[in-house]
Amino acid sequence: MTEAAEAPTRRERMAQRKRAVILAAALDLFSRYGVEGTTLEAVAQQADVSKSNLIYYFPGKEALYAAVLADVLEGWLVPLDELRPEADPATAIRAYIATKMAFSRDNPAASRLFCLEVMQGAPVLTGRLRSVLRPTVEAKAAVIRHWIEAGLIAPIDPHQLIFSLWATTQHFADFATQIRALRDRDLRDPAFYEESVAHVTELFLQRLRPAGASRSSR
Amino acid sequence: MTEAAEAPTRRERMAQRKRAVILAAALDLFSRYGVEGTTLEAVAQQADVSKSNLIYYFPGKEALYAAVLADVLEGWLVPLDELRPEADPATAIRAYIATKMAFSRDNPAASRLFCLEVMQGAPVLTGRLRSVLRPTVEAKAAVIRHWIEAGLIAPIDPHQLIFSLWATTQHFADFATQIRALRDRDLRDPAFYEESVAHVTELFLQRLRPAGASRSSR
DNA sequence: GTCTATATCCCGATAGAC
DNA sequence: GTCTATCGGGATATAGAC
Repeated sequence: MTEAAEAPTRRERMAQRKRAVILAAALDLFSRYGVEGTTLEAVAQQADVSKSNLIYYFPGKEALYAAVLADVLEGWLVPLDELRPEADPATAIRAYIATKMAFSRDNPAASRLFCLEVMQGAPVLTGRLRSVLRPTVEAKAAVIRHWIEAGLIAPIDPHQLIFSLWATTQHFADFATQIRALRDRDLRDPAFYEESVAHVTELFLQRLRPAGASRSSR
Repeated sequence: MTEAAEAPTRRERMAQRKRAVILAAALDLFSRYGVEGTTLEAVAQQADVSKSNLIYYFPGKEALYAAVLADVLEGWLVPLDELRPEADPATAIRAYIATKMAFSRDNPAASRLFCLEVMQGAPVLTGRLRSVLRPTVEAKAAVIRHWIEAGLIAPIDPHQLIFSLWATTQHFADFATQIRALRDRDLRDPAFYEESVAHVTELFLQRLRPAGASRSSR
């Protein structure tokens, strides 16, 4: 017989790969047209499966959306790892901005879908925002507070700092269309990418420089 | 006969008022559920008119959406007026941030709908972004360049500065749900509003302080 | 200008053969 | 696991009376 008890890895790997293809298609379309603006037919077509087959893998549109969002949030959290208490603050902030800007460049659809979900009241994600994002943010706020108390950076509201970092870096993904309309450029242009990273970095390092330090950031 | 050639102002004023009520309802619902996620029935109900009557005023959903967006963009442009060449840069930046933050507080739905439209590729607004927003931004970039050349502020990329200002101020409207999930506060809380304005202002004034100036911003 | 009734279409989901 | 066929619901938009 073809199916034994041991390890159907071959078939399972195929299934996992198919799931990934479907999730990628769904992310792309959801982020561009919204969840309600996207039909399962379109997702199926872009993922190169039949609509019924799509529904076999994800039992309904809501389930598909939830699965996509779970993936998105996971990747969205990664950059925060850069803010470690033992690191040099300036280096850590630089690394954080670089990582987040790279995320905006490489995963604009993920950034947009996250923005969409939050803007609409985070119907699916509210729970996780409170249960996983909130504790993470509190931990990072503590790191920032520690840096302030050690005199390594100027006094600042840690939460406000985090919000501003998010805002400035994600803007390049979420408002890419507007930036293109105004400047005909986006982060995929290496020169514009470098210029943008440098700008955001400078903005925050100037603000965080402790009282006694000299002006230039490099 | 009841209809004469002179001035049916009474009836016209009623009609204008009704249009405004419909537009307000549409803005609220579109911004919360997306355009595709909003039914004309729901708009009609919230505006307290019948669905057929709604369609009488706006011939189709697309037309309604376009009308709402036109209103939104108009209000969205106003704060930029604060950046006048003859003004003191620090005062002008302060005023700009204050105006934009007040807009985020008082018109969060407008901010979100604008964000939604842009994120989805600005299908309706691209033309206007290029034809009206772009020239306005160029004019304001020239003002900033003028300030730099006069030695009134530190050197900075004018467009990047504008993008960062937009990003940080609009974040409070577009990501209000996230901020509430993390901090249980929003801009309608006066203390949080003041704290947020102060934070954003400080962030930019530190960056823009010319080389010779002292550190404190007030 | 405002209403009721309805035409028309499309989408999500199911049933069931293979 | 994958397919075809189809049901059932719901939303936009129109027709036409008042």
